[in-house]
Amino acid sequence: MKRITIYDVAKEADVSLATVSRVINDSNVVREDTKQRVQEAIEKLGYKPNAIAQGLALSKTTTVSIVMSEKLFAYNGKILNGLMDVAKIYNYNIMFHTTSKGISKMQDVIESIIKSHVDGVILFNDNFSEDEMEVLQEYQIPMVVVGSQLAETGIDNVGNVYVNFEQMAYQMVNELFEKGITDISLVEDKLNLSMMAQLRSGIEKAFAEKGMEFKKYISYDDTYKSSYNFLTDYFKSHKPSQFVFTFRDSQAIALLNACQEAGYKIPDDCQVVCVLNNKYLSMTRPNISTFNIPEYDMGAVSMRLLTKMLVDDDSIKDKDSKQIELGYSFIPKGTTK
Amino acid sequence: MKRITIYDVAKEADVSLATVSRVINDSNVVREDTKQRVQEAIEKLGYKPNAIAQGLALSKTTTVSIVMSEKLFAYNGKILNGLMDVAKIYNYNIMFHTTSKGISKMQDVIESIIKSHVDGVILFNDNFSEDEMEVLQEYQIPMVVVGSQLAETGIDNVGNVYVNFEQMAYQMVNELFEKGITDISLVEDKLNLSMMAQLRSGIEKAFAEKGMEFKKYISYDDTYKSSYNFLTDYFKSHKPSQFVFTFRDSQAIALLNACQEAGYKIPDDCQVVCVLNNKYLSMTRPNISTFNIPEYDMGAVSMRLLTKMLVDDDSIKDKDSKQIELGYSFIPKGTTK
DNA sequence: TCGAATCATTAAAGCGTTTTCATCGTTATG
DNA sequence: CATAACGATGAAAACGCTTTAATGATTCGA
Repeated sequence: MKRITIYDVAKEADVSLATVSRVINDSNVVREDTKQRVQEAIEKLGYKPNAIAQGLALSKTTTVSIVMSEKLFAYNGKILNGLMDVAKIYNYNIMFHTTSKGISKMQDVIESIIKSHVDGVILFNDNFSEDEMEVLQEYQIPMVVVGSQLAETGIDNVGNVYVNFEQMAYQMVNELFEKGITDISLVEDKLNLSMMAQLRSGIEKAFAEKGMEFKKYISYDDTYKSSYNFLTDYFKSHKPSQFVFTFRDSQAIALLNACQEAGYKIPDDCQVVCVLNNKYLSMTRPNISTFNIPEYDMGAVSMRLLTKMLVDDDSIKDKDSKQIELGYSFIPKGTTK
Repeated sequence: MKRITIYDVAKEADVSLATVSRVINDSNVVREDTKQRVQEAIEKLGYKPNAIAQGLALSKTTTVSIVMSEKLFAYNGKILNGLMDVAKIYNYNIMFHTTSKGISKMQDVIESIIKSHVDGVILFNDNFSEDEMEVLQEYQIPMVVVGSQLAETGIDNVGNVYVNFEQMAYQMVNELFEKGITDISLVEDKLNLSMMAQLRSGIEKAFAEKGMEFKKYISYDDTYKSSYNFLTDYFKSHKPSQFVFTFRDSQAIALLNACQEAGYKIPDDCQVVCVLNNKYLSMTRPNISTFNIPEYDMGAVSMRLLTKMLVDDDSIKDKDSKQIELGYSFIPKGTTK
């Protein structure tokens, strides 16, 4: 089946292809009756503009790339929902790239982004190094980084939508200090390094202000099973901290299970909080305390910001207006008191 | 910054653009020394072919669409991993479409697929109706449906990669019969209707063969919370079934929690199995019995099949070779005996 | 009634590739 | 040595669209 082109429509409606193009693009210079005729032809033939040809003619593709680490897929679902919903509203298509240690080097992803001439890019935290982002900058591709706050860099014109994890940790630690709790631990998460860095920095800051040093940075393998095994072993010879920060659900649950099975009471012997919220935290006994992080909004705001950058919206001309901090709130449940 | 085109390279290397094109596409008709010269020019200028222009010239885009329901993100992560890995191997880009009741009608997704001239489409089960698939067929777009087995349809030339859920249920129910268990329930999952249908059909078949009728098809709202609330209430006046099939983790965990809190012992008073496996099933006490479904492989095999369809590979000329059934196995854990 | 001004439409160039066909320079052949 | 055959390269058309500049048709005022 030959695909219907603009020529076919032009012939059918007995006008030139320029006129058809104007009708498609809703130009108002075309007379009402010819517009009618053209639209009927389009309808009759079932014509659908070829986005590739449009892309070539306009040098824009109404497509944006999303770059996400393969491992984080399960955790970023809501952010992605937000991104996709807003992308739909503004009629952008999505090119989806995943990064993973094994198969794809970053270089390939960047290469593919450049080749496919997408209009913009949404990056999840920890995907690209500063160098790699600079490459995209050279090609003038607007970028938004979603997740945690970017360090100050020479790179300009990058949007950033984030939650202030440093403040989150700082504030919570200070509240703990007021309750007389100083035996605090932080469980490392290798998947979210930059977010971790901010949490840690917040904790350290609070400790430093009290003239103490924070040292309980716990690190073990990244899966539930190995975390659980490690902790089960650990609690044979150690007592849990009074308060533990974890990042992801599986770390919190591993701690909960290992701790309880070692005979410790939660939250009496050990309080636990899990930074990233999801439904599984309500399925444990007790339910795990967490933070309400506006994940969907992070996605939606990021995409909206990008669409603004793509049309050079005045409201985001200066650097600050491209840095958007979103709020969070603590959700106390059964693992804290 | 003006983007480097094939003309710039041609000028730099002092050849025609035809020659440059030949070098890019690894044609072997070009002399070794000119090839060298061209490659140096490419390197020097940092030339990257414009995939859009290539798409137009070749009428192919090396891009395939993936269509997934927004709600199923969290559950299809591994399938997606498989898809992406294989796509990378064969150098295909991914256009990502999500379907959701609210914002996007299927019609828009289909429209966008047609407009963007992707080479092929991967559909997750339950995304498109037969009618909608037929539209894509008209445009000769190769399709693979991943998930459960497609009903026999008039639609030809559609790949299908699936697990035989009907057999899975049928077999398990027969084993239960042998142990004398006939009080069996199935919890509905509104997100995976076609898979559910197959499970149900398997159970019904087993019952029918024993001259019984299967009636315990339990349906309640879809979130963990509402499931849990419903069941908690339910168990105030009812006993649990001897054996319950659930589909997703949250349903199984809701049952587990509600059942145990109502004073019933698992697996003694009620056995539970959850069809879709994931790590959360190992975080409960007891761990939840499940099936090993090769999710990653389902993705990888689907994409591989599609790549074969895209090059008209001989090995998949007939309809049967495009129907690929993957195996599964039962993983007994603490909720069955 | 004529020319100017306005409005609608078309012709054609351009977007960056690939590819067919023609051309030109070499080498092999009788 | 003349010519056929071949190998490497270039010119130009094609892919399907947008848009500028030119043209044609219409209206209006004097």
